[in-house]
Amino acid sequence: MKLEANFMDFKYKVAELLSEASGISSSDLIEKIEIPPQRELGDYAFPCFVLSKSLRKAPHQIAGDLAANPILQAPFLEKVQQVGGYVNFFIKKGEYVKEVLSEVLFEGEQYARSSEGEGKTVLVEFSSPNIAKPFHVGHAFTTVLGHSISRIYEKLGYPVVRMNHLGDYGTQFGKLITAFRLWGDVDALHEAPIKELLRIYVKFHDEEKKNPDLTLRARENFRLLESGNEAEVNLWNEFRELSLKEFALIYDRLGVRFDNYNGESYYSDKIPAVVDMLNEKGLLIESEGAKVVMLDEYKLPPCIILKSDGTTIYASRDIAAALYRYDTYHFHKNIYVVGTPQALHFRQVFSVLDKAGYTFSKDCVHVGFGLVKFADMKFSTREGNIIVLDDLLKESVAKTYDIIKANAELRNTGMSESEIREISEKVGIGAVIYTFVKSGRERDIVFSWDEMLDFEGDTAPYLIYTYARSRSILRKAAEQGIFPAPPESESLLLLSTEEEFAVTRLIAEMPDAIKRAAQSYEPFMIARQTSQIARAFNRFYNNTSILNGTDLHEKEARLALCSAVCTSIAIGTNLLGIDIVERM
RNA sequence: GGGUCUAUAGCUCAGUUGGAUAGAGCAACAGCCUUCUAAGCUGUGGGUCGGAGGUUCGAAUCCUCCUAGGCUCACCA
Repeated sequence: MKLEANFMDFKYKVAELLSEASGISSSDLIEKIEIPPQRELGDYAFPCFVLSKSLRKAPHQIAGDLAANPILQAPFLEKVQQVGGYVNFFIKKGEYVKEVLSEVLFEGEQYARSSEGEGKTVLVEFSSPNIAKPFHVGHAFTTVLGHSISRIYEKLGYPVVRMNHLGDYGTQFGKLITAFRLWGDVDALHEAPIKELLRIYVKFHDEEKKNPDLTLRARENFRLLESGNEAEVNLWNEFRELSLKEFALIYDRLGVRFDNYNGESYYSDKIPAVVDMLNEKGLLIESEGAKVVMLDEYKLPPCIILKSDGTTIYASRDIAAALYRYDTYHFHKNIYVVGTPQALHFRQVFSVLDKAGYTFSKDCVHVGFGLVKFADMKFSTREGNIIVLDDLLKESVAKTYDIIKANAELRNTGMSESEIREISEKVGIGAVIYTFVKSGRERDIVFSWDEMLDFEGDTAPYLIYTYARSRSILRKAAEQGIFPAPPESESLLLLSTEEEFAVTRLIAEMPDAIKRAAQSYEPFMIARQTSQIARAFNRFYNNTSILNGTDLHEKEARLALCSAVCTSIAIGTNLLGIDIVERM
């Protein structure tokens, strides 16, 4: 495999030197080379413990011999040192910075892009809210994660298809139709569709307890809907369209879009073929009145395909959907961003596909995520103790607005009202998004207003602020006619302080962070990398005056660093689904 | 009970696939704005990596057992 980026050459070069000195292949060595925990210990290190057996020498002795070997005295190295069982390599910082920044300045927003995914279609199913139900913070988790994972795979060159598997089918629609005919208000429905639908849905459940006849009517209405009766289908369609319209408002604010909204209803007519297929392959077994596929060889409980009343169930729908998707897209990967409570369900579905002989089952991935919950209780639509995403965004944007307004007065920035509103929207929403991608996805999130609306430290506003600050310097410099040093400029060699080097090294690690994020479906790895870049830059910013120096070349070099930082933060935040702003 | 995930600073989390003195952010305390945006920066304190064994040069990381908790285990999705 060819190493893509230039700066990787440094690690590669170190491996080559070591290979020459030790006789071990450089591809084996490159795996072992690591970055020391402390700055004073150098930029790369090679632990010699593994060699001590074959060479029959103590690790520190091997390290000493290697460090003294003249082969390792390369021009790009400042020094090579033995510490304990390690050989530590010190890179000439200016050279390193020049090479990395040249790459970033040259590539711009294309930096860290890869073509590894060319022609390999990746499907990402995410968000998937239920029609007629409020969009709460739990839905935000899958939406934010799925959006980010989609962008990450696109960055690596994969064609991505975003799928919103809407919960738009099932017996609850029989209830909704019944309820709407009894108590529905057409004006209210158009005014605020989900609010009205939820109102009659809750009322239905209350009335149902007193009047069992409602249950029968709901069941009958669902039967009519399923058999394609016009009146019921039209009503269902209207509920669906109006709900989608309302969801679209949220998706627009989050910058999320989908390639299709094929929900459960879309796949329902494809289920009979699945049942036939399983039957023909002799996998369908009658058990306790239901039709199931036994999965003992996978050490899983049986998967129900048909209920004892002959109707379908979500497993059969997911199997039908997977088959349809493979036929349609011949996907390289089929990703489901769905909560971890459904882990078993997906293992069963993938196993049924495997048992039926579909080898693409190994390309199906369930990307689970934790629960969003309060400190003391669970979210529950029925109990009404949910937080609607809209309210959360509103709070966050309002708080951001206050801060920016205050800053605008304090600093006399002359920002217009509309500009302040625009910036608040982006920063406020970014803050909410960030809370979902700042740590490992499988962790539960204990919802707290304080934490959601904390704009200091490791947060989106911090990242955006750092970007805006850096942009501000670049603007000021441009006014003075000073511009960042171009790629390959000798001026870049002047950036050799610890702080400048630290920022650069973190920028250099970004492509690797993106790859690891893709492999593990963990956007937080990008969040962390971006946050580290911002922190390192702020340290530099605080201790170094960028524009007040005396040497023009030095100013240009530092501006180049500002520019590379902006590019990196822009790339990182974009992959998380967060917008940046030029001023704040 | 079976499966599965988790347990790291007061709180929220990382820990690069087994490496050097376990790191960030909040919170606490002490500092830094006549200088490029203080949503920032610097410093201090804070740890039995849930517990006990084991594997080896070396373990927060791998294995076994134990403890506590989350999720889940056939006709909801």
